Amino acid sequence: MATVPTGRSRATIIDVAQAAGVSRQTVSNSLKHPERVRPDTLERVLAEIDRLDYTPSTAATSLRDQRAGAVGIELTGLGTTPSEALAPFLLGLAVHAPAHDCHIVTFATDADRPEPERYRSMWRSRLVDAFVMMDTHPDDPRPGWLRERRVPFASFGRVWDDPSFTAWADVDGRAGTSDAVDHLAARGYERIGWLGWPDGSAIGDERRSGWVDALERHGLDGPEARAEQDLVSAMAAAEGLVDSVGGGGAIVCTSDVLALGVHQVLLRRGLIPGRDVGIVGFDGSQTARTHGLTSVHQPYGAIADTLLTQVHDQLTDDELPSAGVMLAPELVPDASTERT
Amino acid sequence: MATVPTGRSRATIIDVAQAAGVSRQTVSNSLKHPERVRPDTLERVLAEIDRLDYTPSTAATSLRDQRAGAVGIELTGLGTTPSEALAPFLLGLAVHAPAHDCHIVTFATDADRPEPERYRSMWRSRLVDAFVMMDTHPDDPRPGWLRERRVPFASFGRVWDDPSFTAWADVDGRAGTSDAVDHLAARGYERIGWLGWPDGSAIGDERRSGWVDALERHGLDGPEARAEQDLVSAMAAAEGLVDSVGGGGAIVCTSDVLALGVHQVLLRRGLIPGRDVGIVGFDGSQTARTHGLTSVHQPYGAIADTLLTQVHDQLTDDELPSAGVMLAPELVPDASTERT
DNA sequence: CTGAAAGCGCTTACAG
DNA sequence: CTGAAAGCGCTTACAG
Repeated sequence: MATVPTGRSRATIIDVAQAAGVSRQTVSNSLKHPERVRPDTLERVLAEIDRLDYTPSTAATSLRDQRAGAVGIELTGLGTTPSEALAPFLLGLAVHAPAHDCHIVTFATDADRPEPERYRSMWRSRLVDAFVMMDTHPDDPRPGWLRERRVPFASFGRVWDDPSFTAWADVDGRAGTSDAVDHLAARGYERIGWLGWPDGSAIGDERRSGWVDALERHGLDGPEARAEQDLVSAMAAAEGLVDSVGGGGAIVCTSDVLALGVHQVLLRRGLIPGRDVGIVGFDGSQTARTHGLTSVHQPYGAIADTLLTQVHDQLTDDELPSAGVMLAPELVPDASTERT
Repeated sequence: MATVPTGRSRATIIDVAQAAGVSRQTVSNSLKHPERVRPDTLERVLAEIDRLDYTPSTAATSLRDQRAGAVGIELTGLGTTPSEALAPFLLGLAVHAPAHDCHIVTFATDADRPEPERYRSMWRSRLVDAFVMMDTHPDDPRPGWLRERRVPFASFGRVWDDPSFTAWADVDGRAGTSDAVDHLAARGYERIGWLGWPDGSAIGDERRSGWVDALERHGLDGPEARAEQDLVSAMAAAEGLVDSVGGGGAIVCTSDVLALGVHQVLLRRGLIPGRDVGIVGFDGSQTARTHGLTSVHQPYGAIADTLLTQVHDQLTDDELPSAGVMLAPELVPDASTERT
């Protein structure tokens, strides 16, 4: 009778077979096809599996099944500064991976711009069956490289360069800012302005359109201003905009950083965000939480889950999803839209 | 003559052997023991390896070598809010992993507190050879669980519960705040105060001691105040402290959030951070970057590299490092300590 | 219902 | 210097 292995050694299928007095394949059947095993045998085998704390070796099953059971994700970021979305998105992937029968392998380079080299080595060595990608940008070489080689992958964010690519999930920015306007109107803010990025960014334009739509729906009209994605630029633009909407007005912003700019301007003027002027940001970042900014939160868990599904389907059916998936973000109220 | 594989199929050692007209083991030798192969043969084999884009299969080598070549890391966080250190630390791990001949596998639960269950399943299935851990806390069940089973791991942050455990790397908080005082003194700030957490936190006390030391070294004296780790508490505490240090003074803080509290109070009073009152935060977080706060940055890359070394040594020598490693953080100046 | 065999891809002693 | 063999742990047809 085998004893419980101690230290670092881990039980193999042979240990279980010997302990239960059956052959290896009966152990395997007990796990994969229990109906093929006589009940009393099954019970005995499962008891030993439990006692020996046995799980099939990943390396062996992955060699045998010709699949790694892993999805790779590149950790992108400008040098040492990762994108704010990285951590919550990774957390979403890691939480949902077991339900998709896979695990998540990370990789990164210290290169400034993403390039396909590491994808190549991960793929060549069969470390992963597929990839999940974020932060794609115009002229990103990665999607094309992967598609040429028919490597399965899915993208957080549309691949704007390639409309025929449908394995993506993205956040419906239009719905998010539209919700923001509804929220502000419901709370009784009068004039609802817009602080956005300069025209021409796909994401920024989409988010602005939600504000336009909702304003029209409510029969309202509102001032707008533009700023780059940094605090100094945001504060400069916010000055005039705060004057325009005035006390009892509110401002919807393309991002939390822009929203923070509005917040800082109010603070400097001795005004109280929420009570005097409402603010809604976008992304649900740490910045929003820290400053009590109402923000449109990205549904990271749902995005991760969708992408893993799309990747799994490609692995199974060998074809792309029929269409990308737009997910509704969620407005999370905080102090910056409290009027009391 | 074999052709380049297309689509998803990837070359195996047999493809290379056939293409080069040698046996499998000669291919393997060409990679692992090139000196055993005759030069002209070697050249021919390497050419085919290159042409076919061949790399040994991870699953096969890992089965054969009885090592996964992977290190697991749990993504911790309070529900959906990951710690700010998570992303840069993971990036550090991913960047340094190849130099340690391994890759990084992530996992997570949606449980509030970390528990050993997922460590158990990762370990049982031999998916990883070792773990790296962060955010350990008093009564954390994970280090004990791993040590009992002699599972190799290393911790970002000392395991305070278990001083005999030496596989850790941590940031020298004392050195960091001491540097902060030096930096402020060099820039000519007069009174240098302290805004810290309440007494009793190991990290907070250590950081404060660096301020005490440096003040003494400079023959200075300074006021101090305490606040919890949130913006509201920080702003409340900062009010009095700003009065105490006055114009031309400066404040060293236990964290970037506390530093932000000081920053916001200055803003509200119409004072300019840096010019009127200096501020130094700690952690080098996104918050610090956004607000132009000088901060003591954690050396995430060096921490990751150290932990991977410690884990690798345990795998090789089967014993713990002789001592933990304290790494010096780096003060990164920004607008909040510019006097212009 | 259960067992013996083949094979996933690789590497390292071991012969030639 | 090169080749045939064994074995890492597993699973799935295939016989009994």
